[in-house]
Amino acid sequence: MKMSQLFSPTLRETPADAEIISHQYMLRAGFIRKVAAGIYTYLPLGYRVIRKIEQIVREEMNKKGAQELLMPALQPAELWHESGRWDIYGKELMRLRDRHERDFCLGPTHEEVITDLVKREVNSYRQLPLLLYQIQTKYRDEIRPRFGLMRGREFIMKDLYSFDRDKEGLDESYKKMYDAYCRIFERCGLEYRSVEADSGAIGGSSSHEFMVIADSGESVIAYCENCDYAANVEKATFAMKVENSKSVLQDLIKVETPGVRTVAELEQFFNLAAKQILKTLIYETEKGFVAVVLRGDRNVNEVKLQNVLDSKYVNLVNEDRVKELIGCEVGSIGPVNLQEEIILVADREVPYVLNAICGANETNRHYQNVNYGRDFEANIIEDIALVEAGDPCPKCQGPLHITRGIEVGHIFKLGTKYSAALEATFLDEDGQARYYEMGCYGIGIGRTAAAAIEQNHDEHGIIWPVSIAPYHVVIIQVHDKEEKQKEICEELYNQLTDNGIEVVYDDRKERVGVKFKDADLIGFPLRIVVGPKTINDGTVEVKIRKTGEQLVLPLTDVNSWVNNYITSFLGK
RNA sequence: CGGGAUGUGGCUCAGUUUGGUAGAGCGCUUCGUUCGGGACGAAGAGGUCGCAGGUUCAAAUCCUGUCAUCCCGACCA
Repeated sequence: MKMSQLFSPTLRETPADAEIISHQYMLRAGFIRKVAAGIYTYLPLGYRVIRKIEQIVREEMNKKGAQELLMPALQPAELWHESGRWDIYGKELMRLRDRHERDFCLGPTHEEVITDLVKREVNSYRQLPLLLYQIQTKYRDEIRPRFGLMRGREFIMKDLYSFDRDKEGLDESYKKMYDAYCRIFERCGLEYRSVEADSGAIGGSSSHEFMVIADSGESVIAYCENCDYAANVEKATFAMKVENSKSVLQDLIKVETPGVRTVAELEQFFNLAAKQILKTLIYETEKGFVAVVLRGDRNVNEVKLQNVLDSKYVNLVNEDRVKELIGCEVGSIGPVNLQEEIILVADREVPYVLNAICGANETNRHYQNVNYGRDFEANIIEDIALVEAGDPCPKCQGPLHITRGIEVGHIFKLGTKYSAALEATFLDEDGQARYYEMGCYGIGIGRTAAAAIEQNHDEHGIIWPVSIAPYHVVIIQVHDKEEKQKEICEELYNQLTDNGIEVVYDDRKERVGVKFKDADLIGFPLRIVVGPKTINDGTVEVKIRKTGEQLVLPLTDVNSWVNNYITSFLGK
């Protein structure tokens, strides 16, 4: 490809509406252009990256015996009614009507379509296991699309669905996909981590997310350095440190606490640590109002809370409504003598806090020496606390660390949730109809590209891993009018291209500085410079974008050197 | 949906407070000089100031409405 012909409009300045590096560089380097919020055109360079990632995904899926198909983006409402998700999915589902006023949606995911297909076309255990996948454009009317390809309303995703006869089969399929995902992200040159995850709205039992470690990530993960434990903080738990306190239970007393509201103020007022204080928050949920009690040094993990309550939502009640409901300021709520109709959920640490401080449900009054079991009891005791850095690992007690990550892949064991909803069955050896044990496995293709940039860039631009770079090499002709340089460039271009190397020849009538800047910005892994030295002593400069290393090679060696370098990164 | 902000040439932005002939830099076109890290000079092209109303002799500027975009939060296979 000649740079003079390549449609990759680069920008000198950073567009104002791009916040994070990957978005900025994709725009500046001419990879994408925005059409509407969260909707983008992939320009030639951007699309090449997308296709590279897709190809890696394809190869690894196929290796595991999966078969590619393509389902429609446009889906009839009936299927979604059958699974019950037409009503549940909410505003995120892009809905539309055809000319006959029939309801449709643009698929955010394809469990319904695939399950319906398999239900119709597969009927025997002999045809299982079945692994089917597609690489498709998905639609989600995100509340807030942002960060370019990171969170779009239209985006490309690989989704695979596994159908097995039993739990053991599902475990095997899940393991296959887990392994394939590891290979994929390794091949993409990403530093990633697989973490235990909450299965969210899609449902199901076991679930892992594949996170690319990056500060700009929207997910937060906890991991242990001593062992392999790692989990999304939504899911992460920690070992409870039970202190064998010899404290004697003291008498409950009510104390005037004028103006004392926050845990920090209580610590001061009573000269006690936050973990000696119990704080109480009021949530509105599907099950009614819920009071959540936990240690003063803890925060609520709303995902855990939602799961414990089996509620579709949990919303913190605002201060004014709390006053109406409890009759006191939010700073003085407590679990003792709370109204019967409020469900009391205590974090599992709460029973171990002896002689605690808590609100007295009267403004400016608190109880001292509160003890679980004697002074109050909860309807539910569960782990509902958010993990903090330094908490002990649930597996090995080592300290947990917290970091941010970009969720590029997510795998779920769905079990029979969808097969049961859609009555999708097969016959086993005994002629018994059984529901499929299903799994679903997604990879955000565009998001993976964005994550790669977040992890591989410098102040000059992108540093593509070879495996997903739009082109491997750029050849820069220093003097655009020099015929001899041009001849050498063209010869080199042909040699490399014949070897299967993907090359761009920058033949533009630009000063060399401009070419260097664009080469760095676009992020070609290798840059070959053909200039006066090439004419005089038959050498060219080869610069490795990643390391900045620059070598001078005889013209005759360039082809094989480049070939070796590139292929060393493409091992499959 | 709540809170905040912004819409002026392809890009970055000034001008709006105090209404009076629409600006700069970059990019683009042509010519010349340059030529190994985003050159310089000269001459050009390009804008219904997001859109619709209103106030006014006069609106980018004031008022009302509306749309879009971005940030924070809630949300999220």
